[in-house]
Amino acid sequence: MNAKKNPTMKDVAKAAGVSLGTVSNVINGVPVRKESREKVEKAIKALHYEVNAYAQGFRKSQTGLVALIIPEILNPFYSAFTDYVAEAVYAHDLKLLLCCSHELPEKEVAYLNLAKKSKVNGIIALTYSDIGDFISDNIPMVVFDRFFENHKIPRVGSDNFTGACLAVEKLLEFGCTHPVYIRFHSIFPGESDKRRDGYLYACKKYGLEPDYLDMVDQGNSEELLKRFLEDHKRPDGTLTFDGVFAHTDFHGYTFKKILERSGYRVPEDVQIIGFDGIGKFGHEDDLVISSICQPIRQLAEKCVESILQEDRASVPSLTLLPVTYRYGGTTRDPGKWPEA
Amino acid sequence: MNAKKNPTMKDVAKAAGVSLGTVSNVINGVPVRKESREKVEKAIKALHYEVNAYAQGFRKSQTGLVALIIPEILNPFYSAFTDYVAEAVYAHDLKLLLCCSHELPEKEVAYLNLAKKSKVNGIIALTYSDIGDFISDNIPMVVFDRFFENHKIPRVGSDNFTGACLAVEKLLEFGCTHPVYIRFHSIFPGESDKRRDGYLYACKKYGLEPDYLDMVDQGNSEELLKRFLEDHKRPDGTLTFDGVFAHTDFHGYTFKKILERSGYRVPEDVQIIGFDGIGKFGHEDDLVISSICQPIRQLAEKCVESILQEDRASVPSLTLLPVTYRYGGTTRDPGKWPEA
DNA sequence: CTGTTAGCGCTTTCAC
DNA sequence: GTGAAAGCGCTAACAG
Repeated sequence: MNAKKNPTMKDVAKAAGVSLGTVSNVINGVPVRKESREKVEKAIKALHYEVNAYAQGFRKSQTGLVALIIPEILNPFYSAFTDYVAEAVYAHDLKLLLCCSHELPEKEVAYLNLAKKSKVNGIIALTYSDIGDFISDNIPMVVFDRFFENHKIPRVGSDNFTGACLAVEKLLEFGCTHPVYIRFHSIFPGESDKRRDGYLYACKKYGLEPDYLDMVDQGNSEELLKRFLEDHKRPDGTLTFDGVFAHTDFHGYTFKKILERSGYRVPEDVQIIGFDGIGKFGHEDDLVISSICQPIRQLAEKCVESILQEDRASVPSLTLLPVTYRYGGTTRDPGKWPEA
Repeated sequence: MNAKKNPTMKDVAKAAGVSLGTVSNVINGVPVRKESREKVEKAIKALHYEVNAYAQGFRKSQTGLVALIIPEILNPFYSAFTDYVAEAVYAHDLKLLLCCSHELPEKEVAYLNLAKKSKVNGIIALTYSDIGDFISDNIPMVVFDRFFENHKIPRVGSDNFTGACLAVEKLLEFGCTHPVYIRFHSIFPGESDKRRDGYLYACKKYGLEPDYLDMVDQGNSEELLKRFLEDHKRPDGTLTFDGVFAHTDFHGYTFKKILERSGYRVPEDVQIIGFDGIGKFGHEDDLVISSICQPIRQLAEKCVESILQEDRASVPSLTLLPVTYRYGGTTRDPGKWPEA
């Protein structure tokens, strides 16, 4: 492609009239006589020399790469997470190897192996399949939400339990008397299961009758939500619930569409609170629905920090970050929503 | 960290009782006597050997890395593009180095240099600052939308001109008589400038009086849109326009909110067509507003293909992909919108 | 401080 | 086919 290859350290050494080691020292900031340094710097400039990061990494067996394994980044939650990881990784002078598994277990495994082969410094994984057997225990790793048996991999996530309680409390505060919970989830255990636990706990605490839809996600969620709606219609057409805590904003939004299509008004007839804090156009300040917002930036930063922690034994096995409620048009917040 | 280091090719050779070269040949699929191959394969399995991709890449001076330089991926358009690039890169057995510049010119330059140092196989750039001087001409590169003087870097983009015409035609078809165009753009020339040209061309063609807002983006778009609205109110409160072609879905959506806040109904009073094809939750089938959709997946694939093209001279200097109109609730499409 | 030297793990001649 | 040997570009001892 290019006729003359790039200059190497040797070329610089020759041009500067010093030894290889001296050039290396200059580049690595090891103290060097001022005179030598200047000669080397001049030669570097003259030759347009640039260290070969690859050779450097190879020698130090330190690639400076961080692999992020994530289902996909079309989903706004994932893309926000990825964006913040990219920022944190950059701040630490690392490079981000993006691995979108597109929910394919075999791709997740392939990426895990790729990460190993590529000698990455660490792996941040958001995965929803059974890859426990392919995890390498001698490369720093952190998982978001998921929990792997047989591995002591640190986990980072949001405080889902408290968030779920908060959702119920907010619905009650805004006038709901019968909040239900809808959920579609993967078959693998994860921190977000705590959202259901939180809902159940809050129901008990406030003397409510729990009522919820808890299904394994099989791509038929819309159908199931429609049926759930039918099952909760009274003979006169009114509903037996007046509030919805949705496992994710996406499900909340989907349910909102179904409700509206059936003639129910949101938030007049039914209020909805989701989970995640997804904004239109990725802008945090314009939520798709009212939501319990995950601190995505902080979550991403925690993951990166965790990877970087030299002393692996001192990394907390579980880090839970606090969530917050934010208005997004599907609740009757005083001040935001004109009371009837 | 890990007590015993990973086995090397040498270990495999010793265990299999063959030479280093033979092991290398087995791994690289070079014909080898069946007997030797089996011995080597057994040793590999026994030792759990895995090639060190880093050393391999170093030796071949071929990293298999593709750098994607993109402003950020909070924006759904960018995240979709990134997702599809990731997929294409994976399909070609390459690795994706994600570089989010967060609109910082210095970060773009830093990433460009990083890419060079890291000996990436290619660079895909979506950049909106003046990095022409830092471009390395001997590493395959492709830019999306942008145009760099002094460099013959292949460009990939959508057929913005035709798309703009299509937007105007659709607005007319759905009953508009006075479509305006709103635009906020960077100071650097790019393919998307053709959207304005297309609007102007369509106005001429259909005998319309062009009327548009064309501003450099300085983060005050909402303010300017409000003023634009005021300037187009008649004494009786009605508007002098009844259709909007927005430079992007984001601007179209922003304008929609402003219109609605001022008491105008979309699409009853004003119809809006944006550009990009942004969906809620990244799902293509639920657009935020009616839009001229860019073929994001195809664009991403074209970029990757372009990078991979061995014969750089045969890469088209400009590739324009066709766009399509899709309904997203802000137009009065027959069938979708109940005519009054 | 600086020059010398020995590799990192792998590919790739080159004789055998 | 296969083994031996020469590096890829760089870092990290090690003497001097």
